[in-house]
Amino acid sequence: MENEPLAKAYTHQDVERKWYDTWLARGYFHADVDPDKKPYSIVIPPPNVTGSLHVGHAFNNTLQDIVIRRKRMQGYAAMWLPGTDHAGIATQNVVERELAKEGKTRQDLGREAFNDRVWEWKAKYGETIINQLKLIGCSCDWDRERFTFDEPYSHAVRVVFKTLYDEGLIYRGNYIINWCPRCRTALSDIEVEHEDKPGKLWYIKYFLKESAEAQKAEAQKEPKYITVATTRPETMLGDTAVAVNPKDERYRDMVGKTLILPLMNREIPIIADAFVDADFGTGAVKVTPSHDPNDFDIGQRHDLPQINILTEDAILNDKAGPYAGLERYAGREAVLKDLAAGGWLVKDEEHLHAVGHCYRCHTVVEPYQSLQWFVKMKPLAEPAIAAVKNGTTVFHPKRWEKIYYEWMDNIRDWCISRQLWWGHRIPVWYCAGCGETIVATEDPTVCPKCGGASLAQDEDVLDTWFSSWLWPFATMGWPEKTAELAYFYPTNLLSTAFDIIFFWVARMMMAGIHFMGEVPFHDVYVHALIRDAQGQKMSKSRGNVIDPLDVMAWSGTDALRFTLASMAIPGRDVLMSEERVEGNRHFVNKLWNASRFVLMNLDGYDADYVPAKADLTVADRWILSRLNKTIKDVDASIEKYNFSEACNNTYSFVWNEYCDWYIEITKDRLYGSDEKDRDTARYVLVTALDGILRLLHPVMPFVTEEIWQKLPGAGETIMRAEWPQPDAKMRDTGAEEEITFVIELVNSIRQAKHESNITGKQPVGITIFRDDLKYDDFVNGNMSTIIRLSKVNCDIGTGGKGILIMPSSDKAVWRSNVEHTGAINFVIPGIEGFIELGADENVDVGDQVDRLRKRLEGIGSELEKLRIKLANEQFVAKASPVAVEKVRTKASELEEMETKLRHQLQTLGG
RNA sequence: GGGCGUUUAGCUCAGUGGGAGAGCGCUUCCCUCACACGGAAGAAGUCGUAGGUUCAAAUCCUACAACGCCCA
Repeated sequence: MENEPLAKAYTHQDVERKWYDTWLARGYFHADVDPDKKPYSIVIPPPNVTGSLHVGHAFNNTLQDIVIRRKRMQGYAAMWLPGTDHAGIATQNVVERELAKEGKTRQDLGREAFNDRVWEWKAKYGETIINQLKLIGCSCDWDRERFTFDEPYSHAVRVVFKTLYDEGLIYRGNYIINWCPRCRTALSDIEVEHEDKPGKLWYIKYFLKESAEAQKAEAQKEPKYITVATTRPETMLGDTAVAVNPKDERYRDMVGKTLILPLMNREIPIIADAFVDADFGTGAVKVTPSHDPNDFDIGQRHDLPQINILTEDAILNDKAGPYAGLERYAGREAVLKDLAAGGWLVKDEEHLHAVGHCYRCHTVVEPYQSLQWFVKMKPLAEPAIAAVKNGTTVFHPKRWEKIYYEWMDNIRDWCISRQLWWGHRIPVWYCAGCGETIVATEDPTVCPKCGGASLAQDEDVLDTWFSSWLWPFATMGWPEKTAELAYFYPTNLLSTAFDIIFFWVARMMMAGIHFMGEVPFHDVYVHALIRDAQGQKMSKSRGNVIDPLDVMAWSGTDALRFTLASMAIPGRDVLMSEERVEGNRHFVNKLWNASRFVLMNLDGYDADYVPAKADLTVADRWILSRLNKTIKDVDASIEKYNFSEACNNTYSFVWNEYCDWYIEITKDRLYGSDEKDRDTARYVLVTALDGILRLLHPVMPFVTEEIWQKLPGAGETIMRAEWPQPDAKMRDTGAEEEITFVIELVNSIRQAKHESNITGKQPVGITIFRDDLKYDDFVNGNMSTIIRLSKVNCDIGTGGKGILIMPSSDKAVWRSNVEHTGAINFVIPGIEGFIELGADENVDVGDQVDRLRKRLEGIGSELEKLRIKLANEQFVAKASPVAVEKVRTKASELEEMETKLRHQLQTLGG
């Protein structure tokens, strides 16, 4: 085998590009409908086509890639469907900004030319995020890439619209919606983000009409009035009533009377409505049906007139009388000034209130009455709720189900029309001849009712989410009954951050069940939000954005992916810092170098050689046993989406067992003269490394492929190598006990040595006393390992036997023969050992006394706790026998060590 | 106002009923023939506060506090 030794350090740059291109070229990412395989499918949460990769994308897509790569290795037809959505508002904004630089508006271009322009933009920049997903190694089935605005997908959107319309689940109506005056479009409820803002609560007097008249008649009489409290005083211009709670004693006899609206001099009634909270403000509220959703409802109940006082740009219109033409906040100031001047303004209070902002441009939205299209949600929500209740779809972690129910139970109709140009045009036409409304999936040419040809299509487009909610099936060819749908639907997993549970997950559930008759996915993995090291949400305005591509440039993609995966703890926000990536970059390098070591020692390796079980050393059996345990744990962790646990397990196995101990242990054999033993060691080194690479491949695809390809007997790609299976036969408790002992012994020698300032070159003699005979085998069987790993030079008084081990009963005789002063003591359960120095050197007795005292102190306090437990009759009586036995064993071990240390202390005269 | 989450070593976080853990950082020693992106040894925590349940609580229950998020 001519293994080109690996470079001294891993350099990711060349490797990543090379392998991704190879994988792509060889079609490894593609999954076909294959009746001989079991399907496993994921649809990507389509990123916004205007987007570029942020750390949240990197995180979510790394996790999906881990899942899909593992399934692929397990032999499933693993299909991960990628794509982007057309992001109506965002994309339109981007292109409008571009136009603005040329001094143009979209109106200058006209609708058609503008949309052409957006398509041009998409062709130029729309692949940005897709290419970035490729950079982070995503093994998406790119042959199946979809875009929500593609022709077939758009057809599905129309079919859905028409179907829901025909079912009476889509309607058009004049209701209060959220209006973004900057985007000049309606928004759905969840596209509004509420922020608590300090504001004011203004108290305004509305005088009774009759008292105003009475005032004229009897000049001395006090005019009667009602004081209302409001956070948005300018909306009073559109008031059409004042409402009080019917149970409110204070206002009972005023209900039904008429008020004169200040500034506008309009007569408005006092009405009683149970919605009003008697405890808030004055208990009397002004009612503005056109500019507040609650007031709108009150208005409906009491048949109040609706007065819209704002233009689409949030400028007061001619219904605002003298204030017409003022911008909304200027209008507020003007209204307040006049109210104060006229004596209507009573007072103001500081008040914190939730102000709605557009989720795309952050402008304050206005509740605004207008004619829009809506989806009736209740009938769609019910089966979607049931599907989670009965476990057909499961959220991970489970507690998100509560959030889902909460929203679904209180669901409100969905405003789906948007006053934009970029998006699926609403498939509705109005006949100029007879006024007929035509809903169709294909553009009609004549009115089916009157035959007229003068048809005008609805000007508006659909909410982007109205196409996104079809993603799990529209991407697979629906409404056609395709083989893909039959095979890959329902998908297995949807992975997402919690912030789009409502936007997307819940709606996909509804659409999937309604149109496919089956849930769109069985598992919903809700991952945490990534914050910066200070716990702040990353945002451009805060300037704390970590760009994953920047990080990858220095750390390598695998280190970044491993970091992200190891942060994926269920149900918790995660803080990202570059230091953590740095640490994992070191891990990648460690893996690289361990592999380098193995490969460097494979001259003449026979890939077909499999040692007999009897040829395996205890260390071989140990590392294979540990590997087996790691496989079992890692597999289980990924299965339950605990990526962090999987990473930690692999990390510590690779570093703390394979590298720190197994590789070190094999060195004697690799450099030794026993060829068979050398081949066996090589076989186990390669076998364990192969297992490690396979386990790590889903998380660190590039470096694992690069190394794996160099292993003897490697196949075409690690991507299609079999995922490791735990094998109970590999479990070897005897080997684990023995090597655990060896490790403990080596550690205790190292410790004693270090604490006594003994160097590795200094000749010493080591004698060990034991009670149990098995330790003779443990020590003698691993002699060279123990000596080499403890880094001691055992030259003295052992007759070339290295470490002497003998029964404890021989200790007195041994001691009487040790002529020079003292020896350095070390103790582990079952063993007491001594390090002797050369005849011309003396142990510093004072130092040793201090050492022993310190150790005794530690053991004493630990032992004390155990003794208290054992002295407690209740504990012994009620605790499980296993627990009691565990404490007893531990206590007796500590006692044994304590006795030995005490004795040694005495010997030293301490 | 309703709900959820978090609070464990200097930092970031694992750990859900019986011996307080990891990574990073820190201290000391070492460029030993895979790796200084490394090796060896070590210091470091009243597990937010106060109660309760239990033989036993970081872990379960209650209250409170701080921080964060979602919804209204």
